[in-house]
Amino acid sequence: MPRSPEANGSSIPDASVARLASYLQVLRLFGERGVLVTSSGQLATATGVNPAILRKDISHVGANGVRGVGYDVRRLTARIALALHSEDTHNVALAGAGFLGRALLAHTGLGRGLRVVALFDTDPDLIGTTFPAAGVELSVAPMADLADQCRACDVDIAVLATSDAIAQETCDAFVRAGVRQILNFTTVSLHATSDVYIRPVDLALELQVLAFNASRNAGEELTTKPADTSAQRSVAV
Amino acid sequence: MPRSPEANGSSIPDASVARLASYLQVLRLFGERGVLVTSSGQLATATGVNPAILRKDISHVGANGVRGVGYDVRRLTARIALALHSEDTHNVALAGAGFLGRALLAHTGLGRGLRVVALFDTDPDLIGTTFPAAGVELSVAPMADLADQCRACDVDIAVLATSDAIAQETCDAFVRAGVRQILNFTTVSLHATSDVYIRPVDLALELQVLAFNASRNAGEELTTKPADTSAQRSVAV
DNA sequence: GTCTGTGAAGGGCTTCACAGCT
DNA sequence: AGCTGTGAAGCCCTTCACAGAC
Repeated sequence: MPRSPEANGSSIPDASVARLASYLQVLRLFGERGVLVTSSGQLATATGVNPAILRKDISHVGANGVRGVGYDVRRLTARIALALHSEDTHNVALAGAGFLGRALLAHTGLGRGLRVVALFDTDPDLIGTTFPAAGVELSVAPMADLADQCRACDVDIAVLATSDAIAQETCDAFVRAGVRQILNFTTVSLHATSDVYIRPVDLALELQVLAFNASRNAGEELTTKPADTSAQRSVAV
Repeated sequence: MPRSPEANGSSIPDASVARLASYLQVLRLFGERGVLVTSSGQLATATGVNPAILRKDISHVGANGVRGVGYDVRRLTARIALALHSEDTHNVALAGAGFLGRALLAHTGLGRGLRVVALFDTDPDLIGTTFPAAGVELSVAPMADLADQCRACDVDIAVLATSDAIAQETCDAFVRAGVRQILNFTTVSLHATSDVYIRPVDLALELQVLAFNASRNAGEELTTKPADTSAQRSVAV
C-alpha cells in the first residue's frame, strides 16, 4: 500500500475517520434517547475502543469537552458530523442485484447522507424489477445504461457486488462514467488509474483469519489468548 | 485494541495471515492454469500488494524460492496451505437467513475448508426452508436449537448476520455452545469473555470512509491524491 | 475527585535497499 | 542479468501517564 506521503489532504488519519464514524452512530443514538452529556469512557465502551484513543480521535476534530465533566452530546455530534462532512449527500450506484446487492440495499443506516440512486445487473430477468431503497422503489437497469445513469444522477460512489467475471469491466465502466470511489466486494483485485480510490472488501478473507485462529487454538489448547475481543476495523454496510 | 503481548501463538502477524490467504487463492488459480513457476512481482501485481512485503510474508512460512528464478507454484501453494492450516475443515454456523446470510451462503469459495453446517433464524416463516450450501441443502432451524446443533455439528466458527436487536443474545448463545470465533456483521459492538475472538465487519463503515474521501476531493478538487488504489485490507465472503 | 487533552514512549507493519544465489 | 531473502530504517498508530481544568 503505497499511500503517497500526505495523501490525506486533511491530516486526519484514516483509522480515526473510521472510528469517528462509529462514534457518530452512538452519539446520535444517545441524542435520541435524550442523553445530554457523555464521557470518553462511556463512548469507548459503547464502541469497543480504548478511551485514550477516543479522546485523541476527537481532538482531531477540535477540542470540545469539559474537563472533569465530559462532552456535550449535541455539540460533539455536530463537530464530528462537520469534520466527516456527514451531512453531505452522496449518490451511490450499486452494480449487482444478487443477494449481496439486496442485502446492502436493505441495510438500514447505510449511513446518513448515502443514497443508492442506481442499480444495475446483467440478468435479463432482473432488469425492470424494483427494490425498495430508503423509501424509493429502485428499478434494476442494464449495464449498458451505467454511464448515462451515473452521470445523470451525479453518482459519487460505486459499489461492486457483481460476479467476479465482470468485475473489472464494470469497474472500468464506472471510472469512465466519472466515479472515483469504488467499494469492491468481488474477489478480483481491480486496477485503475491512481486517482481512483478502490477499497476491497473481501468477505472470505476474514473467515480465513478466523479459521486460522481456530486451527491454532485447537492445536495449542488455550495456552495463549488468540487476540482480543475488541474491534480491529473492517467494513460495513 | 488491546492485543495482548504475544497473543499470536505462532508468531506470524495477523496482517500477513490475511495476505497469505489471498496469495493462496491466486496460486491455486495459477496451478489450475498449469503455471509452474512464478515470481514475487507477478504474485504482487495479481494480489495488489508490494513485492517486498509479499516476499517477507512468504518468508514467514519458510523460505521456498530460488534466487534468480522465482517460486515453484505447487511447492509454495503447499507451504502456505500448511502454515494456514487451510486443509483443516471448519464447521461454520450462520445466524440470520436474510439477504446477507443468503449472500454469504451463496458465496463461492467461502474458502477451502470452510463448510456451513447450520443455519438459524427467528422468522417462523423461514424455519424449515432449505437453501443450497456447497452442494448440500441446508434447512433453517430456530434459535432455540442453536446450542444443540452447534455441539452436535462440532461448530468452530459462527457468523452473525442477524438483526442488531438480537445480536448480543445470539452471540451469548454461541459462546455458551462453545464457539470461540465469531464474525459479526451487525453494527452492535459485542461483548464476551476474552477467550472469545470476535471480529466485527461493519459494511457501512467502509462506505463512510469513501464518502469522506468523496467530500474531501470534491472540496479540494484534486490538489492531492486521495490515497492509493491498492488494498488496505478488509473482510470477505 | 473526575475527566479531558496531549507529550512521550512503545510496537507493529511496511518500505527500502542490498547482499547473495543461479 | 534476474530474483529471492533480510537487516535497517521509517512511519503510523496505539498506549501510557500525567498535567490541567472544573
